[in-house]
Amino acid sequence: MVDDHLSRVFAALADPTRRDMVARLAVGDATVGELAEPYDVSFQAVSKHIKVLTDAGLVSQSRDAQRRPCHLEAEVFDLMTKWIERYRQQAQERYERLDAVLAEMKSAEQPAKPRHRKQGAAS
Amino acid sequence: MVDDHLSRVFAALADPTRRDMVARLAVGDATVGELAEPYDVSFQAVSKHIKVLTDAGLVSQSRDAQRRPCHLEAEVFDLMTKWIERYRQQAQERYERLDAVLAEMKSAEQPAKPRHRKQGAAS
DNA sequence: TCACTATTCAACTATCTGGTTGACAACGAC
DNA sequence: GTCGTTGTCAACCAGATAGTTGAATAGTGA
Repeated sequence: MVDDHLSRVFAALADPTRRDMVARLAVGDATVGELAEPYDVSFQAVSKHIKVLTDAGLVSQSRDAQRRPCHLEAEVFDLMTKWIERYRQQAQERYERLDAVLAEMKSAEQPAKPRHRKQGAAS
Repeated sequence: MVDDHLSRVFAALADPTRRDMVARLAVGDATVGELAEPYDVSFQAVSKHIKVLTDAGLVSQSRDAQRRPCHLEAEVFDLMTKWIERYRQQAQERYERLDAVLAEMKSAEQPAKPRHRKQGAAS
């Protein structure tokens, strides 16, 4: 349903088993069988997890006889960190601005109780 | 089902509508009604999305009369970036190590004896 | 008190997800 | 060719999710 890249990446990493596999692949490439070993789920379930990761672009698979070694594609992480950083930073700046405004209000005078300040959002 | 924090955060951001809301909240706090406005889904659906975001710790809600202003909790982003950076870096280092090994192999195959072998690559 | 606004809760439905099992495709070895 | 290994595909099931509508709650204003 949700088919944009970023959604697929986040969704892929929302599963602890798949994050675990990513952690494993960060150490080095591995075949499906090697990845499946630590878990007591079926081989096919692991194969499905890998499909989710490859669909998200986080993992690529090559061919070695009947084996399909998996390789971590670390560049996709940049897509996420860029998105995250953008809004983290934006929120951070806003927080600092608000902080400054509050400090200014405080150092000014306090006429009455400043009801609620929730102005300024509205895009 | 999956109840660890990181999974909830990733899952929350796997939906483009919720990412959109986060983007909106990075600009400034907003009430549920203000957040709902751009979308043509029901008010209740938006309320549910906000619940997912608050459960993930990405958003907090306060009280202002009958309004429930939403506030972005940017610190949670750190949890993600830490996780991502860890494995991105690990993969990057491995890639560079592999690169070095390949370069060495290449220089070794040409002349009869260049002799200084490195340790076996990651495996 | 009543009406209004803002938001959540409860129940229901359709779709997605993660797991299962069984069949089968690709490949190397015999 | 046949066998064992490695992995995928298809069908199915249970539980979660995202949406719906209708009712309920909480606060404001008259």
